[in-house]
Amino acid sequence: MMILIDNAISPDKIKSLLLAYGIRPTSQRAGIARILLSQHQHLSADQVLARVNKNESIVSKATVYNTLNLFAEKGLIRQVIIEPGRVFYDSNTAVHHHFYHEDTGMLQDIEANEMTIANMPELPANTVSSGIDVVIRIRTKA
Amino acid sequence: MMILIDNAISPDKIKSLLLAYGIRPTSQRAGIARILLSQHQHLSADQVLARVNKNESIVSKATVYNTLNLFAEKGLIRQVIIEPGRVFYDSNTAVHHHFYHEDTGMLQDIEANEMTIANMPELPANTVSSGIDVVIRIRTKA
DNA sequence: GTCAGTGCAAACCCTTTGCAGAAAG
DNA sequence: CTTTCTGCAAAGGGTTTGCACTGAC
Repeated sequence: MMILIDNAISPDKIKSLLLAYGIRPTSQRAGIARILLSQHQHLSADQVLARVNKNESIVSKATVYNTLNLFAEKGLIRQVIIEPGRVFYDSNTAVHHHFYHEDTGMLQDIEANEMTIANMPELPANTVSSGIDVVIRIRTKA
Repeated sequence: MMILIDNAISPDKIKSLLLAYGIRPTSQRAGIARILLSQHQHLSADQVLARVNKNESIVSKATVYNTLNLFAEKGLIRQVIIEPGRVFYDSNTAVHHHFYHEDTGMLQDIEANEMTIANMPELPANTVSSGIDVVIRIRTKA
C-alpha cells in the first residue's frame, strides 16, 4: 500500500500569500512557493529546481534563481549562507538559528527560545541591525 | 611630511610562526603571512593577492588560494563566510564575532566579551561542536 | 496592448586543478 | 636527490545576465 503525503498548500492560499508580499503570482512562482513553503526546510537553488520539475518541466534554472532572489528580497524566505558558493533558502522566516552538519552539509533549525543571546554589543554609530545569523558548526563524534 | 607605519613582523618571527603551525615556510607563504598577520583584518583572496604583490610580483593567484586554505586548515587564520561567492580570511583566531556592514561589505570584530551566548541548545546526538559563528548584519541608518 | 516574467544559452566570478618547472630540506 | 611548492592557464560550479518570446492584467 502506498501512502501519499500531501503537503501541498491550496493554489488560492499561495496566490494570496504572494500578493500579500507584493509578488505577482505567476504559475512558476506559485510552483516554487508551493515546494518551498510546504514545510520548514533549507534548499539550495538546485534542489528547488529539481523538486519543482520532478514530474513535469515547470521552470527554468534562470527563473528559479530570479524567483528565489525575489522571494528573499520581499521577505517571504530567508537566505542562509554557510558554505562558499552555495546559498540555502530557508522557508522559516521566524527568528531562529542553525546547526550546520559539516559532514553532511545539512542544516537544522535551532528555535529562538532554545538559546539566549544577551548583552548585545552596541551597534556602530548611525547603523541599524537588519538581522543576526548564528550558526553552530557540528561534526559527528569520532 | 610622510608618516610611515611599519606593521611588518620580522622574517624570523614569521618563519617560526609558520613552523609552529606545521607549515613549511616558503618565501611566498611568508609573504602572505606577513600581510595577513600584520594586524587583525578581514581580507578576501583577491585583496591578499593585490597587497602581497603591491610592489613586486611575489605570488600567483593559485598560490594565494592554496596558501590561504592551508593556513585555515592549520588554524593560523579563520575563514569567514558571509556573502555567497566570497570568502574572507580573518587573521584573528581568538573567539569573536562580527558585524557585517551590508552597505560596504566590511566586517568588524565583536570581541567575545562584548556579547553573551547562553543557554546553548543541546547538540544533536553523537555530534560535537567545531565552532560557532555569529554575524550581526547592519545597515546605515536611513 | 502594455509591461513584467520566463527561458535559453552564454557570460561571470571566484575558486580549484593538472602539470611542468623550481625550491626546500 | 627527493619531495613539496609554485605558476600558469584551463576547468569547474554556482549564479547572473541579455534578449526574444510568453503571459498577466
